Amino acid sequence: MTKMKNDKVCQYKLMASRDALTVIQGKWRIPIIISLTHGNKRFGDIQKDIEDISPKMLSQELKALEESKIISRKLYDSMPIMVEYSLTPLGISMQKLLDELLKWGIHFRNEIVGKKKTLKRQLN
Amino acid sequence: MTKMKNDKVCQYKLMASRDALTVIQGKWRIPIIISLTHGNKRFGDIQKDIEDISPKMLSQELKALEESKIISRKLYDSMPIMVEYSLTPLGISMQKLLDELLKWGIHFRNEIVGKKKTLKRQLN
DNA sequence: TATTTTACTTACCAAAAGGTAACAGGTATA
DNA sequence: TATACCTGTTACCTTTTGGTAAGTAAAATA
Repeated sequence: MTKMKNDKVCQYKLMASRDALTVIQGKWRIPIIISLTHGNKRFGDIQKDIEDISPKMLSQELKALEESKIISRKLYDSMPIMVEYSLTPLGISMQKLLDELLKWGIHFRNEIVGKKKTLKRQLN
Repeated sequence: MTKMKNDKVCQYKLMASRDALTVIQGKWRIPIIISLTHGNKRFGDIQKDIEDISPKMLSQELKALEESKIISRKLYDSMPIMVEYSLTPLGISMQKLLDELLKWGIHFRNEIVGKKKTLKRQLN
């Protein structure tokens, strides 16, 4: 990498960002992953975390994330059916990325959305 | 933050991620920002970096990024008109986020897209 | 005068993403 | 038998996003 020309590096970065974006793309996937970083959850739990997601979108995006090997689905054969979703190692490997996304989101909000200086402390 | 309940933290994170996502959303914004981390560029330069972007999308997304205060546009009154785009401090503040995105994109490609172990070294 | 360069814009269309509302299927409880 | 719970599914529609192709404007160059 050190010996690559500037524009080669740029091309390489553009490729990597595309790979990441295709998996992350859309309104709901990041929120779903964030919800699951707070513990394994059931369908209804995730719905409660992300208040305005519809069951259609939730099940659709859960399937997509499962196909990308970022989450896994476990079915428990209990009385009312129970399904537990959790992050795979690949999902867990997104932690730093998510942290930076959140930090920047907060920074952006402080700079642009509002000039409130509250809640400026780091996450975790 | 330390004293917040787990689900309050989750709600706060979800809000922050939404703020970030609305700015970053779409196929082209991250690539444009990455292109500009490699130096200030003109319209045509960015087009050369991102080979398959159309002038319509490029100008549309540049405008959006300008409105979000992530890039700035400078018009030089030269012979054939010249416009230079650059990152604002807010744009520069995305560096760590972009780095993590790239790292994860490479990791994802190595794990899933292909099992190639080449090009595993860190960026920069 | 005609062509080139740079930086776009416009009109039109197609595809993808997302929203709404109703329904389904299996089990358990009243 | 009827109702509720849980995890979805389905049909239908609207909105957003992105693509294509052609055109524009202003100045410089041939």
